[in-house]
Amino acid sequence: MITDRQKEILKIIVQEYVRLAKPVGSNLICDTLNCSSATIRSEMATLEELGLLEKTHTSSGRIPSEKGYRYYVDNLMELKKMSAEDMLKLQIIFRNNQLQFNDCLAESLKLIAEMTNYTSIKLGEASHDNKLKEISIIPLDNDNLIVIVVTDMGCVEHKSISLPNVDLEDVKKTVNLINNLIVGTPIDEVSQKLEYEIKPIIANYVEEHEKLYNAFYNVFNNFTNKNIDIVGKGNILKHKEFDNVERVGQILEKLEDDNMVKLVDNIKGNNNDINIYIGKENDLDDDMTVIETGYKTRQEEGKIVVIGPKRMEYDRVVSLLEFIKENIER
Amino acid sequence: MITDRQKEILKIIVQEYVRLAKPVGSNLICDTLNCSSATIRSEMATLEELGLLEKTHTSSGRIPSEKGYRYYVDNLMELKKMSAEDMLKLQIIFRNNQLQFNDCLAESLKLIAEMTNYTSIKLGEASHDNKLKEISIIPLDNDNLIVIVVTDMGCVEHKSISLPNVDLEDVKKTVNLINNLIVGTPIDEVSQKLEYEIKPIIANYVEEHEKLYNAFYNVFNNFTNKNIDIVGKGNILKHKEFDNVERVGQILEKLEDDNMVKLVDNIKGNNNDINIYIGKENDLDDDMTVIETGYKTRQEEGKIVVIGPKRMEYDRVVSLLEFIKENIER
DNA sequence: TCCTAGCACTTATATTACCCAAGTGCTAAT
DNA sequence: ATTAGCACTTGGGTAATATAAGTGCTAGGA
Repeated sequence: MITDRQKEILKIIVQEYVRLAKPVGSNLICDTLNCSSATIRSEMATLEELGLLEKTHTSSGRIPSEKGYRYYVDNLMELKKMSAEDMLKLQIIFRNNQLQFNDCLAESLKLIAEMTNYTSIKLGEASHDNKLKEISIIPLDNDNLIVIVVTDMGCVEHKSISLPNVDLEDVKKTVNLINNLIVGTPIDEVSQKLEYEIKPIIANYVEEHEKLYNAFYNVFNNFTNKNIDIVGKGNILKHKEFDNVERVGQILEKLEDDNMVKLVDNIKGNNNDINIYIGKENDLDDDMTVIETGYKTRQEEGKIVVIGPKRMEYDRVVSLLEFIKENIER
Repeated sequence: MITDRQKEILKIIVQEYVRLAKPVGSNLICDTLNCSSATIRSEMATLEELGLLEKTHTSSGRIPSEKGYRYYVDNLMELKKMSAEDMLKLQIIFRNNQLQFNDCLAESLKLIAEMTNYTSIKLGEASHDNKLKEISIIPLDNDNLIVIVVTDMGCVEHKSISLPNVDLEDVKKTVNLINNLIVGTPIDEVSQKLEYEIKPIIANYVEEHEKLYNAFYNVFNNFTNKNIDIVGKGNILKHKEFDNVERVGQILEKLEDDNMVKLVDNIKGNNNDINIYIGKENDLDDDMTVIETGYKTRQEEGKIVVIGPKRMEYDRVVSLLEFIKENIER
C-alpha cells in the first residue's frame, strides 16, 4: 500500500517539520534520497491522496496531517536513546536520595517542561493500596483540635476542626473506637465503615455526634482527592504555531487546573503503555498532542502527561516518559 | 503649581485611558469640562511639560506617564466603595464558615484574578507567634516512620523518614525529650534549641544520632518555608497593551514561582498599608504595576499582591485588597 | 514503467504608495 | 484667558507590485 520510499519521505517530512516548523518542500528531501525533486513531488502527491500529508496552500511544501503524525508514531518513529544531556539531568534527580518519591516526580516534571518547552502534568491520588494505619488527635485549646490520619504507606492528612460544646473525652473515645475497629481498612472503604460502624455507636453517647462524624469524614475524604500539578503552562508561547495572543489565551485557559483534572482523568489508556493522542484524538485542543502514561507506587498512583503542539518531538518525549516511569516505580 | 482644572484633566485622562486603553484626545475631555478643545490642549501641553502626561507619537492623544499615575494615585484617586457585585462575591467567601482561613484567602485570590483580570499572589509563612505544641511519631514498619509536628496555632508539618539501624525506642526517647524540653518554644527558635539542647543529649545514647537529628531538623525547618500561590498568570494576555506573544512570554517568565518569591519577599512596604509600585518603581517590569499589602493572622502571616498593567483600575484593586485584608485578619 | 528536466502557475510575504481619521500646535481674534 | 481655524503629523488601512518558494504537469529518456 505504502512503499518504503514513501515511508522514508513521510518520516523526513515529520522530522523536518518538527525541527523547523516550516512546510517541507521537495528540494529538501531529494538530497537525502538521491532522486530528483520531481520524483519526490509525485510521491508527495500520492501521500497526500492517502491523507498522510497536507498543504498549507496550493503551492506550499507539505506538512504532516493528523493521520500522518499517527502513522509516523505507530510505524516510523525510532526510539533513539535519550541524549546524554537529558539522561544526565534526570539521573541527578533520581539518584538524589534526599528526595522523597513525590519530590522526584515534581522535579522530573519541571525538568521535562524546561528541557522540551512543553507542558507537563501530574494527576495523582493516594494509592488504593493504602490502608488506615492510625488516627490521632492533638487538642489545641478547649474548642479546637487537630486530627491526623496516617496510612500504612505513609500518606498523611490532617485537618484543624472546631468542636465547641463537645467533650474532649468523647472525642478521644471516638478516636479509640476508630483505631480499634477500622485500622487496616483500605483507605477508600474507610468512609463507609465510618458511617456504618462508628457513627451508630457514637450517636449513643456523644451529644454533637453529627459534627464529630463530619469532621472525621472530611479528613478521610481528603485521601481520595486528586491533586494536580501543572508545570510550564507558559511554554506554548515558545512554539511558532502559536503566534497570536488570542489563540494562546484560549489554550492557556484550557490548561487551567480544574479543566485539566477532568481531562486527564478521562484519558482511558493502558496505564502501562505510553499513550499518544494527536490533535482531534484528544479532548484538549485540535492543534495539540497529549502524551500520557500511568504510574503507580506504593504511596500514590496517577498519570503523567506531557502536552505540546502536534508538531512535537514525539520520540524524545516518549523516551523521557519511559525513563521517568521506570525510575519512579522503583 | 498644578491648578484644579489640570488635576481634573489628569484624572479624566487616567480614568479614560484605563477604561479604553487608547490615548485620550482633547475632544473627549472638553465635553466634560465645558471648555473648548483648544483650551484642553494647552493645559495638556502644560501637564506634559510637568512630566505627568505623555504622547505615543507627535499627533496622538495623551496617556499618563509613570509620574502621572503616581500623582493620580497619591492625590486624585477616590476610593469609591466596592461595586455591589464585587462585595457580594467576596462576602460569600468570608461568610462561609466551612472554609478555614487559608481556603478563604485562596478563594479570594481566585476571585480577584477572575474579576479584575489581573494576577493575584499570596506569599505566606507560619506566623512567628506559632509555638511548638507537640511532636509525635507514627512508625510504619521497621525502618520508616512519620514525624508530625503541630504548633499551638494549629499549623501542622509532617515528613516520612527512613531510619534503618535506628532503634525505635531511641526515637521515642528523643521525641519525649523534645516534648519535655522545647514544647512552647517559638517555632523559629526551635532549630537552635534542637541543636544546642537536644543534639548533645541524644549524641550520648543514639548510635545514628546525626541521621535522627537531621530528620527532625528538616521537619521543623518546613515551618519557616515560604509558600507562594499565584493565580491568574495568564490574565496578562487579556490586556490590550500586551498584544505580542514575545512580550507576554517575557512577563510570564518573570511571574514564575521562584522569581516571584524573591520579588515579593523584597518588597519593603508598610505592612499595614496598601503599597503601590508603578512601573519602574517595582522590580518586576516597567510596564506593570504591583500592589501589595501585608496580612497577619494567628496561624500565618505574609503578603497579598496584585499585579497588572500600569493601566490598572487602581481604585478597584485597592478597595478589594482593603476588604480582604480586613476580613482575613478577623 | 519509472524518473527527471523544464516550465507555467499559485500563493505567501514584503515593499511601496496612497488616503483617511484622529489629533496636535500655533496663530489671530474675542 | 479662551477659542475658532488651519496647517501639519502620524498610524492604520488598502491596493498595487515584485519576489521567493514551491507545486503540478508534460514530454522525453533510461
